[in-house]
Amino acid sequence: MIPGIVPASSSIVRTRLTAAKGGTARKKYDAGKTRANILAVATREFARNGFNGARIDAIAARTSTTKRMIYYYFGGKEPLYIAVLEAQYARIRQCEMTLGLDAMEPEHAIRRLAEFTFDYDHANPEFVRLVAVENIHHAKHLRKSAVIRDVNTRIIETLEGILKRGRRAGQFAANVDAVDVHMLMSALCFFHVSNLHTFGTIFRRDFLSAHVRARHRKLVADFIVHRLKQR
Amino acid sequence: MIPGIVPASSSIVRTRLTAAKGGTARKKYDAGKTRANILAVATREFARNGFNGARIDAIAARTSTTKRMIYYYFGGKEPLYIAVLEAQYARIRQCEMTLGLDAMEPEHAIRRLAEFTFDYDHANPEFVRLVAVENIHHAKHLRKSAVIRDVNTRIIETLEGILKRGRRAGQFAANVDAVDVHMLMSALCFFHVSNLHTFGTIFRRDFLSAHVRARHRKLVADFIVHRLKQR
Amino acid sequence: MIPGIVPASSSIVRTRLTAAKGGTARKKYDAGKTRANILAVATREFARNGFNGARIDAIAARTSTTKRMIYYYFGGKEPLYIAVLEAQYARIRQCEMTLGLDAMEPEHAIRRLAEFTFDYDHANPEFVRLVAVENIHHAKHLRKSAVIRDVNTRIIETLEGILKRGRRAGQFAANVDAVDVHMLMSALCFFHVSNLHTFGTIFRRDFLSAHVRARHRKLVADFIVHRLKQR
Amino acid sequence: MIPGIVPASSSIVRTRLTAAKGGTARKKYDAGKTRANILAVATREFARNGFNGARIDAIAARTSTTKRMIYYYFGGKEPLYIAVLEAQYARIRQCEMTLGLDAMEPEHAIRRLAEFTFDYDHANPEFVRLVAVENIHHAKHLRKSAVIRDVNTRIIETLEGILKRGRRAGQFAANVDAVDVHMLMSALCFFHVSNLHTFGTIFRRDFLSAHVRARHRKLVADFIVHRLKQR
DNA sequence: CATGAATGAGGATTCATTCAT
DNA sequence: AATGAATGAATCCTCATTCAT
Repeated sequence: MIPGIVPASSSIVRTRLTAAKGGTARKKYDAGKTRANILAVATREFARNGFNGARIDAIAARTSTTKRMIYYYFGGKEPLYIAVLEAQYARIRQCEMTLGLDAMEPEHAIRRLAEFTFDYDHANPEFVRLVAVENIHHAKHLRKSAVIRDVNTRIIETLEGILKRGRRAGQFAANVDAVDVHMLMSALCFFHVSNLHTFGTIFRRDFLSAHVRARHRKLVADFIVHRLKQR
Repeated sequence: MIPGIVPASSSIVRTRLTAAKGGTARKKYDAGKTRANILAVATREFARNGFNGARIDAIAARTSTTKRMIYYYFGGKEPLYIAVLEAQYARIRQCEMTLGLDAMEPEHAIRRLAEFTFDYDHANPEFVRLVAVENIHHAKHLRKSAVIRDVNTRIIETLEGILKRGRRAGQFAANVDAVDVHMLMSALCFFHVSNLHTFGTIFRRDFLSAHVRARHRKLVADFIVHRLKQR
Repeated sequence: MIPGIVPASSSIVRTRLTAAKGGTARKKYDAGKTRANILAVATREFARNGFNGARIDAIAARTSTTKRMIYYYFGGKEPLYIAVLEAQYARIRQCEMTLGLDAMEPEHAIRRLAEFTFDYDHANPEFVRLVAVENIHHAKHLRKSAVIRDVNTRIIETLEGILKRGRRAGQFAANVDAVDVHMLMSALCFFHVSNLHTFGTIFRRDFLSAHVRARHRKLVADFIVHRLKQR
Repeated sequence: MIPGIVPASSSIVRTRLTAAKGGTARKKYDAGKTRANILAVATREFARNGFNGARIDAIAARTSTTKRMIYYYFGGKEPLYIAVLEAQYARIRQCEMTLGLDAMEPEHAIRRLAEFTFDYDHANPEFVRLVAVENIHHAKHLRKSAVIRDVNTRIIETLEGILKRGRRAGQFAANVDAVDVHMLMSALCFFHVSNLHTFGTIFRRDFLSAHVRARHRKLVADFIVHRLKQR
């Protein structure tokens, strides 16, 4: 695993989410903990089996509580799934914010973001899979989320800032759009993880090897930078 | 629709698949036709809803025959799904073979293949979706099919031929791998279709517009060619 | 039980419904029989426990088939309940048609219909209860039935015929409406059965005693005839 | 709404029920008020959905307190339902007592009571529906309440008084029973409200129109009086 | 007096698959 | 070759009720 990158379903996240609440005393009832626990287990289940393949029973079994509490806190399978998606998007955007891109020299910032995206997708295949799952469903669940768009605007704003600075410095071409850049980055990083299984099976290539990965990581960063300099 | 590109579930394909069998006589029962009909309907259902979301009943209802026949011809849900996948892979590779890449000048051949891949993915979102579905399942079903691996070796062989000729002509760099090139092409074309829904929902961008598509098509082809010339 | 009146859920009805179909051979699969069996059992369950109180499991258990077949034939709890209601209304209207009211002298016809209604409600408390249940639900299920209105027009037409003949003969008053007459009859007969339990409990009166019943039966008929003659 | 007739769940009743308890001081918690609030909300819920269809959660949500309090004050769903029934019966009998029937001339008293019953049922469909609900359950819950029987004896006593005076004055026939008269009145008034929905749906008649109602109101009163005079 | 959290038992519904004709 | 009927095992979800604070 790439250092500094933590999978969303790890216990660290769970702790962080509930730390604010409790003191040091052990409580038998802890809403924050229960909720976070369900969310973490659900993330795994939905990522592994898709929306239809996921089983509420399976989630409940791996939880410290019961099936009933899933309905108590989330209201059903779909709302739970949407909550998982929201948490996933919130998390990657949150991580991006810690990179300090605004303070970096433009070309360096772009390269850093490309590398981060590559690393994040590799360290968090659950995120990649969940997005793939949601696309299978034509984003019909995502569309029901009130917050998903707000959460994602930040990265586009950050990118726009970098591009503006780069253009002012005469480094970047004028006709490049922030959403386009984000898309290209996502495409190259995402596919490497999302299509790992069919590609690996058909062409007998191990995408998980450090060697293949490092080569591709550089490729992606080079491509994006090259693209921005083009005119 | 891009000229020369035909969706897999169109009636033309169905006819082609059964043409070999029947003579001119009107038969009450036509096994080939029934089989092809089921396959076409199943392709749509699996592409739309994934493996778990697909319903045997739904497929049967849209078929000219009954549910029982699905079991008669294919043996079950999974074998049917594998048959769908096999047909899809066979079809794209078959189309690639008709491009006459071996006879083209290397750089032109690469550009042509990139454009074809882009066009094919856009004209056949069902193919893209089925591959995405299969990745959700860790290529579990694909691995059971010997046919698919065989079918896919051809494109790599073709690519290797082009690269060899290009290298010999001094046009292409030496250290470029055929599978890598295929992967890059796929990644850039595939994502545009596969992640259309989440991306569109979150960033309110219409990937289906002719304008966005044309721009991206050129970008992909340019990049691949550029990449091969790099040293 | 009043002679000539057969409860809807009796086996006679079931036999009648399926008799047309089978020959004499014993069939393992008999759709008509299975359907009728489910309907009969469901009638009892819904009449006894209301819509919400009725249990699909309980119905299935008393059936010769399984719970799954309820969904196969009826599609769910509500459609089954609607089918029960439809069958009940169809049956009472069908019985009324066999009375030969059109051939009777007007006053006699009215009296006969009043007595029949009284007897029918007493012999078929399930019908009365189902109608009461449906009113608890504001007729929201009944409203979904396409046939229920058609089925019930016949009795109003018959009543209109009787009233017309009576008016022509100078026996009946002019300003009396068929639906009103039907309503009055229903009210007096229905209540005696529908509110039997609260009334009986509160006032310790046994409405099922032959004595009480006979007195009330005459009362109803007298009232309706009296009402029609009023001017 | 008919003047002088107040729906049971109105705030006036609630106030009346709690007035006896509190002084003038503002209390943070008012047991009487909370109890009355729960009862009013429960009345609506049980009347609308029946016993099985009613949801404790739904009642709690519309209450100013929480679900736990329902158990605190009433002990459960059934006791709450019985309390609702008791309050309903207490209320109609209480209203009847304010009519001053004992002081009226016999025929006028009967007519007044018939009209009152008609008006009350129309102004309080919740009462009608709750009685219908209880009959669906074979008066199973009613039977557990000793209060209800006691409360209802008063109206029979009053009726007996009127009939006695009427008979003595030579106005009424000898062979008429007070419970019978009460039953006839109830039947004709009750059905008009209780079966409003099925009747309205099937015969497309609007029982709520002032015109239909007024006609039926007179009909009922006339009939009861006529019946008593008959010999 | 008041409350958010928790729960077990049950209840409607769905689905891939097989049987008898 | 074709079909309507039948099925068992899950699967999602709900509800009245109680616990710990």
